[in-house]
Amino acid sequence: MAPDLTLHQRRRAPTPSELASVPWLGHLTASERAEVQGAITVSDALPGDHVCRVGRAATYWFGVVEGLLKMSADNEQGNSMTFTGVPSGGWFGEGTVMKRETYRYNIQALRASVVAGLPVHHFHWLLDHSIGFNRFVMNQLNERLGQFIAAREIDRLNNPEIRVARSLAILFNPVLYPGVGEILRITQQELAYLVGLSRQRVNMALNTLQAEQLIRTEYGGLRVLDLARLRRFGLPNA
DNA sequence: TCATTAAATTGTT
DNA sequence: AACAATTTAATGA
Repeated sequence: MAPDLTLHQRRRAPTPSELASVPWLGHLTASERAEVQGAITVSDALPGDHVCRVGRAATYWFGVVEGLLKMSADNEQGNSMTFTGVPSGGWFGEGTVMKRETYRYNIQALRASVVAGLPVHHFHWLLDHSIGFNRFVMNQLNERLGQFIAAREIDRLNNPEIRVARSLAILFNPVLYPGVGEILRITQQELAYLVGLSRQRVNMALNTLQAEQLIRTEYGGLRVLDLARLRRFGLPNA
């Protein structure tokens, strides 16, 4: 694993195309955008790099420009539990930033990624001044609530095909992760880390889902063919 | 641009 | 965990 380095030292200004991939900028008025756009920075994370750690004071609201992160926490036994992956277009940590608390999860890069950050101060400025931003955040919180409920179901299921299907359906969520689109860049090994299965089992599950015409496996990624059915895969009425 | 080689990823046992 | 097969990325003429 990477040494104890936060990425904050390596922050740089975003390129125009990186800035264009920030989903909430489109919800702001021109003057609101002018107020905060210059405060957005990005950093290049290598596999294993920490974006944030449990217990650190929240300094940024983070978003994935490109790549794949994993969100995890350490339990009492000392082993870490992975909750979810965060692919392109996903912004996270607003709950922590809103309450000005410390981060409750570890976020690490699963692969080389570009991570954007908006300073806490500017996040609060938008909450106080922008209706469009408030709508975006509310929508995001609402969508994530649905995700958590779905995640609780996944924990109860021990069928690997269903676990993989649900996890994929989450990663393909177009509201939370608008940068993903039809094709999710993820290797079968990375997906195995996220869902907590062996790569072999993930490989077999993916082939099952492909045979069902739900996804198509590609080299270094997956294409979703039917997101609605992928979400329902394994349910009695499906 | 193309051919060769190395590296990454996938399929299988 | 190991191995073979396949795909992509990198290199250099």
